[in-house]
Amino acid sequence: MKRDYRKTLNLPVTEFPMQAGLAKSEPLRVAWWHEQRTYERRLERNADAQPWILHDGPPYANGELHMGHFLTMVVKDSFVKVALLDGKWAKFVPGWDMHGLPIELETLRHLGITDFHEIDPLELRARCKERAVFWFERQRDVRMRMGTFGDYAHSYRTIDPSYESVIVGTLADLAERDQIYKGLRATLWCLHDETALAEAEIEYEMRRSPSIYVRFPFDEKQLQALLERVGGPSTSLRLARDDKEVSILIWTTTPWTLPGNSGVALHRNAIYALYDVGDEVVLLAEDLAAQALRERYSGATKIATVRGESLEGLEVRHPLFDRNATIVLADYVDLETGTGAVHTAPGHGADDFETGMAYGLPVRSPVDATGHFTAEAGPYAGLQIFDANAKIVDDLRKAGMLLRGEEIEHSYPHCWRCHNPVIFRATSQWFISMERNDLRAHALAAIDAVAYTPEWGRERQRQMIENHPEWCISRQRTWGTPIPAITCTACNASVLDARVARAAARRFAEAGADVWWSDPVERYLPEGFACTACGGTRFEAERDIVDIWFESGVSHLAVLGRNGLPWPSDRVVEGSDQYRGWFRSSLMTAAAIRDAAPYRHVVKNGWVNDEAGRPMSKSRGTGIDAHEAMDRWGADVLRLWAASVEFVDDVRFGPHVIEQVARVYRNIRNRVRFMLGNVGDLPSNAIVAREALGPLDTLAYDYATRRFDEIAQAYDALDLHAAYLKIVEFESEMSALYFDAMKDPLYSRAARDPRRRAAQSVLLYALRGFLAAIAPVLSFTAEEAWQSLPEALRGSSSVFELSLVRNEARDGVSEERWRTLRHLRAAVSASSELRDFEAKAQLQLSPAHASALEPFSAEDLREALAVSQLEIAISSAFGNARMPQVVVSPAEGEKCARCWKYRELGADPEYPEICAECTRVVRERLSGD
RNA sequence: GGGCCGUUAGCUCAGCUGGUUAGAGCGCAUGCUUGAUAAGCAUGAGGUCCCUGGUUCGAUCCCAGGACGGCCCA
Repeated sequence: MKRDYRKTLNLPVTEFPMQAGLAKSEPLRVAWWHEQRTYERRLERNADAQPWILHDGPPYANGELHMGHFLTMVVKDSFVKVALLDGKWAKFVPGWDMHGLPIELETLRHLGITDFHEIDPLELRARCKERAVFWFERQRDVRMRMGTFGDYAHSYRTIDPSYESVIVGTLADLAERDQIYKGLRATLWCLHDETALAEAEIEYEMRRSPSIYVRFPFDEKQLQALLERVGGPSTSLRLARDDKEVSILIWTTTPWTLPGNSGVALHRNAIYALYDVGDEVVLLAEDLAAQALRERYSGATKIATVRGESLEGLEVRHPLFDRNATIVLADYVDLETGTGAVHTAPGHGADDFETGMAYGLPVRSPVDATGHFTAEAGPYAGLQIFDANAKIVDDLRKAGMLLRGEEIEHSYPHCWRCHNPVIFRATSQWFISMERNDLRAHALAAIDAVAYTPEWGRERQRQMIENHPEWCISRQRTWGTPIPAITCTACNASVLDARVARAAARRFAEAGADVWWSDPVERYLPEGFACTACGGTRFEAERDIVDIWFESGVSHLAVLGRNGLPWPSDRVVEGSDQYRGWFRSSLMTAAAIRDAAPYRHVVKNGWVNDEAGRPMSKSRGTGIDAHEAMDRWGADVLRLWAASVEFVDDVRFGPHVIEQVARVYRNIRNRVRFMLGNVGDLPSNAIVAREALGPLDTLAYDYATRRFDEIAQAYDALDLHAAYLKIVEFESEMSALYFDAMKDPLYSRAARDPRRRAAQSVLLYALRGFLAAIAPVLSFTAEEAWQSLPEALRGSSSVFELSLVRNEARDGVSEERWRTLRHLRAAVSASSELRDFEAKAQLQLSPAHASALEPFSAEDLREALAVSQLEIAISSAFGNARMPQVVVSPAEGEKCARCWKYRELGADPEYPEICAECTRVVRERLSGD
């Protein structure tokens, strides 16, 4: 009669399921963390430790969170949790950017309103707020669904009264330092709607425009200056002898902008040439001369060449007006079309404006809101600008300044609402000066103290600061924080006074910024306030709002340095677009007000592209929102993905990539399950300390410690991917060697057998250390596993009460032994058809091998290799191989029906099919129960 | 068009300061196991290290140019 000995074994038992069902279980875990106050409790426990602050750059609250958000948010969360597990007071305050044009436009679209002037500002603001709050709540919920920890009860939001107060208070600080001024700026303007437009509000359409080549002549004096730069006696002789008109040639498709001209831009490195074309001399880019001069090129004589940079600062005459234009340099000068000399009207182009600012050129914009020339345009006053094109071309021809006039069909910006062509028009705006108080220099100095990941980020940031134009912070819109500026009704002077701004900051803190639209302006004026220009005492509140980059750029002032949070933050983590965005705006406000960087370490994460490496796109079917991805794969699989890729670089995301990570996830999960299943019956008072373990268990213990330490070190280096590799290495190595070898002692020995208790103790140690190590990334799974451990073995309610295992010793000897055993295990499997306990192994050791394996007894090695018998032969004849050799032969004895090892059977007539050891265990079991 | 970055097995990635039979996990193929079982163990096949030149005794690693891709700007 065959007995079923399976029931007499200690097989793994655990509630922790093999199938994760993450999409269902994770939301419950989020609720549980919330109820348990898991994050808050760990913070309280760490309260006396040093604060460690990762400051959140606020996502923009419109639309669903996408995988780029997911990556950034999970990377941040992992860092916060690492700090938390290391015992630091890692308070994370999530934030949201909630003002701004995109929300305003979406709201207007929803309301079916085309002109925002048609709606009362307070009404529009109320609608915008509803919309922003809707997306805030949605994003917050999805962010919590990711398993992120943070003080969500005190999230910061740029629309909160306290935050608005900080924005305005910061304006007061800047006004006090004389950092802010009002000046002209070129903005996109729709003539039909009579409004400024944002970049997002234009569409490119084809349009027919004039295409004209225009002379900007050098007068006598200007010619002398030119010849000094071009140099060479032959040049001057040639020009003097011929006494021909010399001019620089420009090309434009917008003749109407010529009245606004202030300069001619050249490219620094381009070669420009003077050509004698018979009756005149023209200056233009050498590479473009043939196509610009056409038939006149063949007869032209090249007199001299010069690099663009040599001509910087020279002047030429305006072709129509009695004034000069300055020769400047600009990077954007196109060397494919035109003449390489670009007519520059700072009032009529974004580039032109920046160039104009850089060179201090006059900003002329003699065009009113409806697109008619003003008196400043002289003879063209009153004409509609596009109608004036023909007259201007005609005047150029009459003045002999037109080289050639044609028409072209080209792509031109149009208003997305009325589809009329738009123009650039200079309007009055508020600026933060980069030069006053040496702000640019201070900002550059501040980043020297900042660490960057990757390293080249500092250089990138430096360039962004160096190229930072004057920062235009005003917008003529409604959904934002007002700039508390006022206009004198007597002389029209515009004033941003620190005292007024402070009054606004106080008022907004209580009532929110809406009151700026409803309060009488007198409420904000200090006693006896009078216009510094004219002494007037009557004022009107201005209606400009502040750039949202400024709003998010003061988050460090709104969040840090209060409520126990230190200033500056220890780390910020954002996508690479933020070098120009939030990294920069935060730095600028901090440099202006604190003369220091607002962060110690800037970490950039890459872009999330699709599996082909192209940007994700809904229309291509590769776009997927974070919540959809979590419903499909679970947050933990996606969190593991975030660690499996090199998040600093651009990464790829898609079903195939995730399926691969999901398989790794299942491996990890099953190995955790194996550990859980085998430690369930271990009483806490039977846990064996490391010092009392045998050599094989000690090896596994130390091996685990090493891997845990490496994982912790990878986290220290912000290298989630390295941590991922070590996590995978640990679980797969432990499984292949230790788990596999321990199955026999764990299953077949008596439950209380010291050998089994020792193995269980190692598994418990490995499990605890492993769960702590993976918790920053696989937060849900780590917590789920922790909850599956018997209470007595936990000692804490949450996995986030644990500490990362670190080991300062970092001894290398056990590592070598591990490799040797792995090699032997593989050799046994490979060398014969005999499997596991069917085999008897003979180890052939050189004396060196033997001493390397010295701590192990033959029984230890038999156990490690999972064979039925093991013999050891030591001889210097085996010395050549790097690894010891193994010879496998059939095991002696018969297969024990219980433990499957080959043993002498039949000693006990009652249990003829099982070995003596098993007989003892079974008898003991029967008498015990 | 400019600035910055990237390009190693089907996929995700290691390869420290130039010299290794260029590695791992996943996938794939094959075998074993069926007492971790929608699991576990083992073996194996996969690579002109993007291309072209240069430096060097020697380059995946350094330099130059190019191709492809990304971000930001135009």
